[in-house]
Amino acid sequence: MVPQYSSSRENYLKAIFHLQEVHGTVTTNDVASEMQTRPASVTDMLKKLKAQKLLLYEKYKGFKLSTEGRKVALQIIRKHRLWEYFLVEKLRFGWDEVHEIAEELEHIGSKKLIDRLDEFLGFPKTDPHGDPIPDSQGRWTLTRQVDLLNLPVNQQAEVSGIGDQSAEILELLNHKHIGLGTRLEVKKKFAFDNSIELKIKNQSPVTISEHVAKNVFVKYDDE
Amino acid sequence: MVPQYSSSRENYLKAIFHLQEVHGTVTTNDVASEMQTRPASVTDMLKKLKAQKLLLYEKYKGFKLSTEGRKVALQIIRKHRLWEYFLVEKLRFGWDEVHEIAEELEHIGSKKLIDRLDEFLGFPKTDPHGDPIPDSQGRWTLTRQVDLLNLPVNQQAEVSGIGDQSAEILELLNHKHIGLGTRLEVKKKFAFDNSIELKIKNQSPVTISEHVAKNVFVKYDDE
DNA sequence: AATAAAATTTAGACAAATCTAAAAAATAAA
DNA sequence: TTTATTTTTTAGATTTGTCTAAATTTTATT
Repeated sequence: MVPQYSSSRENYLKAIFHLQEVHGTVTTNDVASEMQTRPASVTDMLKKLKAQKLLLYEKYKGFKLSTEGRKVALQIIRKHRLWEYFLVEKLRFGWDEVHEIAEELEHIGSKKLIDRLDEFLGFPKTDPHGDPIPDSQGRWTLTRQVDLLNLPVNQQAEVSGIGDQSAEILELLNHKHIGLGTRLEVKKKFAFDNSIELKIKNQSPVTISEHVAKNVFVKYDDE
Repeated sequence: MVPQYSSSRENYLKAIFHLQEVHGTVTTNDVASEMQTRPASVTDMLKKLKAQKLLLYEKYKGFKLSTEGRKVALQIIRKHRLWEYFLVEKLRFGWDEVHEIAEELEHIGSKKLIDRLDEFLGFPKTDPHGDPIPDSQGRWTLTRQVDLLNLPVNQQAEVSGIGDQSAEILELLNHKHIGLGTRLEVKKKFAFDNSIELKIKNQSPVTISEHVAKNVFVKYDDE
């Protein structure tokens, strides 16, 4: 039997993992604000996670996930993102509605369930927000997939999909030499109309509208 | 916002509903043994459910679900059975493996989720064990669907589906005048080889093997 | 009807997760 | 390097759900 942790503990592991990734370092206050709780409650939980060897922690000296803690956190993230994918792709939810529901679903225990779900969904690499989905070993591809509106400026990326399949958009993209596999980066984003200026190697810059940008998906390596 | 009840409370409501249906009446001890807990714990919970107006309860005098309690119980059952159906039909789980996982999934809150799931599954009327699935209003069809091995003796039923779609089984059934819509009842079950003797109106009795019986699904009205 | 047996409830305790208020330690500022 | 400020931790409560052991009520049996 695989060890089971409470939903609350899992949520702490996930939050700590996330802060670790983003800031490199984590503090009691960070965790408290991320989890909408009090620092005192965080300290209480840190002690419990340490007792379970999920966390390396010396009081007043900071803390970080143990190897085991990291592994657990990745499994929670895997479950969260697979369920989000399911909700969007199979149950027709919007990107914005799925987070809360996935927060609940991610705590369902069965490993077999999640591996079967993964298979049922066709082993997706990224969730509906473009965040990578760890595989059943907790490894993940560093590739992120997003639409052009969400591609960070100056980030090299490769076109991996077109949302709208109409002949019109394909003609437009073709004319601007943008197709599957094209490598490009965003040079400028104009707040006025959300239009975007792109640079493709050996070409002069091109501008595309928000409407087009929304329908061009690209992938790029995270970090 | 829809009221939320804890998983534990929901489990009590479900157990009480179930015992009410089966025995007409429920006792503290019944609930304790159904839930694998102690009578004292049941009493504690009865008081909490009463305070929430989910239960009509006078101490030492017995108890039953209120209209609201019944409604909540039916929604839990709906969720449980829809998830079971999903696990079997979409994720290829066996009938026997799904109960435990569904016990967890049934406590996920979102009503929208469950209604979308229902739609995704094509509004199934019964779960993989043949038990009826309440609709989103908590109503259910009294029709149960089971294979012939599980049809009670002397219970009139109607053939509603064939599991194995091979030409061989269809030929055999055709020869015995059994097809979709045929009304029949089981007259005898032979423990020796699990073969079954059937009676179809205006025909002499016919016998079918366990293998065939397993692949013939029938529906009948419960109660 | 009195007593024995069974069912149910109460009293008091405990674990998990949280909180507030106060104390202790680390960091920043004078 | 003192003092002030911020961060973190402890102490002690609270809530939910559970438990054991003992008391109470109901039901069954002589």
